[in-house]
Amino acid sequence: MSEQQRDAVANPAKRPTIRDVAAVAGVSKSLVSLVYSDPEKVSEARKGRVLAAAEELGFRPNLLARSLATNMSDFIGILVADPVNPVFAEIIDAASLEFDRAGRRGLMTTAVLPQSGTVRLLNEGTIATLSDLRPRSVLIAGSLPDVTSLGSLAEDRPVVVASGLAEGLPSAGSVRTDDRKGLALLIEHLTSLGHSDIAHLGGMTAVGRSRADAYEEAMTRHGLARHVHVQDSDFTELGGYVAATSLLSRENRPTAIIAANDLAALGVQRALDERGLTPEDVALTGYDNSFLASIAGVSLTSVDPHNGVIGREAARWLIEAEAGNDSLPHELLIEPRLVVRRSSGSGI
Amino acid sequence: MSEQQRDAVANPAKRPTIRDVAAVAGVSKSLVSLVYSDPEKVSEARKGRVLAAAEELGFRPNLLARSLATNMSDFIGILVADPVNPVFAEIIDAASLEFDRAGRRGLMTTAVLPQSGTVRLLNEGTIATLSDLRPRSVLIAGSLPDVTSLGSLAEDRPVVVASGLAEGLPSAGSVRTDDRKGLALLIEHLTSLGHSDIAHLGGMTAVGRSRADAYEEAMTRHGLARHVHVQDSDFTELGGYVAATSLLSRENRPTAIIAANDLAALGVQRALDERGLTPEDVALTGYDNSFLASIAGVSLTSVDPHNGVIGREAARWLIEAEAGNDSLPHELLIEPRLVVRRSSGSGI
DNA sequence: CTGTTAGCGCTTTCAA
DNA sequence: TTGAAAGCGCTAACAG
Repeated sequence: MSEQQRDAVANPAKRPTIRDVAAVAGVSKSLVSLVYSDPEKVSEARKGRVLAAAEELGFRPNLLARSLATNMSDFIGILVADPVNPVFAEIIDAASLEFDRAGRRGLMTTAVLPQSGTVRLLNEGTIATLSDLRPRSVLIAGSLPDVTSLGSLAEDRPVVVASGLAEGLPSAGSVRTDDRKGLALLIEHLTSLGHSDIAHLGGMTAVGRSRADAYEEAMTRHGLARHVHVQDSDFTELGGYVAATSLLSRENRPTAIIAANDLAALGVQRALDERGLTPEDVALTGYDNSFLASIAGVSLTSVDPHNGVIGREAARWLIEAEAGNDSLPHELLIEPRLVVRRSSGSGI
Repeated sequence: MSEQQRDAVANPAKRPTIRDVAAVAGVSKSLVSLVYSDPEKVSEARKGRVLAAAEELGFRPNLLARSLATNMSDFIGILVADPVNPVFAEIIDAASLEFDRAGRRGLMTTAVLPQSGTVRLLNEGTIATLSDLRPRSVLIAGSLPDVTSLGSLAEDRPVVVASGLAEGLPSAGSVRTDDRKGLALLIEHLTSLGHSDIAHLGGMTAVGRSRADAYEEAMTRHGLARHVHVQDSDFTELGGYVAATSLLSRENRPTAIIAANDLAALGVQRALDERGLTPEDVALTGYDNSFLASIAGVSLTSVDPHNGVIGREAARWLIEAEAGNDSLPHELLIEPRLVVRRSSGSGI
């Protein structure tokens, strides 16, 4: 009786290994390994026997052992910048669906320490753990506060940022909305409603700056350069509320406010509400077209970045890049569309 | 020149191992291992030297190797039942904070296949991957559609369900809101406003049934047994909308509707809105007190389950259980409080 | 505390 | 295709 067999008898509950499968299928251990790592190279007949034996024993390859041997796991690491922002849930959902279609798996973690307040802190512990597990590639949803401390996670593997800028990650790709087109749509919409005193609220993050620049550009193109006003705000409800409070206490308050995203727009809406201001007094728009915008009591005019498309394209890009095909553009801009609702006072 | 040294010279970029650290610190490989697995047993002096050497070399233990050897990883697996429901984000946030405090790390995945529609399908692939990585314990946020196919993930390790029932998981704990107290608060509130024809919307999930039962009980206690009406609905906005549409087309529509959660309440609100019905016509309440409820244009009266407490307690329980202390109750019920807002027409 | 030995389950290489 | 052998980086057990 071999060591092997004795063990199997003594400990029948133990998870089967390739050795057990090889024994049952009557093939070599190497062949079983091959079946799982490079099935093309094995004849159908033998493959069938191996798979049957595996099925019979309830064998599943040990990911940990495989990862240790190859120095690489086969899942996709997902970093979420802000779990509270529903936009990222939409993007991750779309990406996950695409991963699933490709037979790939994603494991996620929050990139930012919860409740770290206005100064968002990278959740370095979790990121290190994810990194130690050596994911084959990494999807980042949103912009990270400090990309440099991603450390080894961003090295030696494909990285794609969905709905954020790939600043500081030279080899990373980025799939995002075309802010210039988005802001152009907003300015066109608002000017067509007669607005000229249009303020922008945002500018405090990388994406915020991009949108603020696009706002300024569009305003200038419409001959409204002297009305340009950017009020500092982050992308949170509270940030929007604070910024709006300050903006609305100015002598000449704007007749329209463009918030850099839906969450901030919600904060603006609260500030307007508190002052009894309606869309007829101050038009308001957001950006993201998250489900928040479509809530009956919110009814927020918003730019739809096509979050599903962004998530899907980011996922596809990652899968392509894993296959070694990195002849892709560094940045993929998705053309947005405008969704008009009551908040802009257009009477719809 | 040893194999070891030759290798270090030939490949300086290679990640250092405990052997390298041991060499630099002038101690044995075993000691280095001990420093990371059971630091208590090592004298301060030697520990200091090992840690200094590790720092100098930039050494971090290889999680994969450790996991293979111990047949167990040291992270906590997190399963999210519904990533779109903001309640779970709040719970996970609180739990993550607690994990972080304890020096533990969590890795997350969506338990349910995105866009699988009304029949929610368990995302078995990702769950299997998580399971293969052998997390030390598992936190489940929300109720899973089919717990049986969790397979080995739920075996041989502590499992705690946060904000959901541990049905089908005999050895799992559960931290959730006390539905009976929550519904009692709601019925008291609504009856004190003069309502008696109060309908309940939910009952299609495990938690839904629990709340429906609690509703019936509270109604009966208030002598309103003949007004009991449960309209089937799931926990989504669309589900709430559909259920409300059907409910409002009845001959005698109720004067108050209790939705089983905030998301469904949002759907009810949309249906009411479409019919021009105000809180004075039909009072509406939710359950979760998610940030959705506090949005100015929503202003939903809701039961606050203390999501932060639920997440925190679930995390603590898990950490306790990992330490072998499982002399804990099978279910921990958190006492909720009522947050009154405009939707119940109480004039606030 | 040290040092040695064995082993976790898989991949990889190589000669047969 | 096979079988053997070495190795991934760590843990675990044990004699010193």
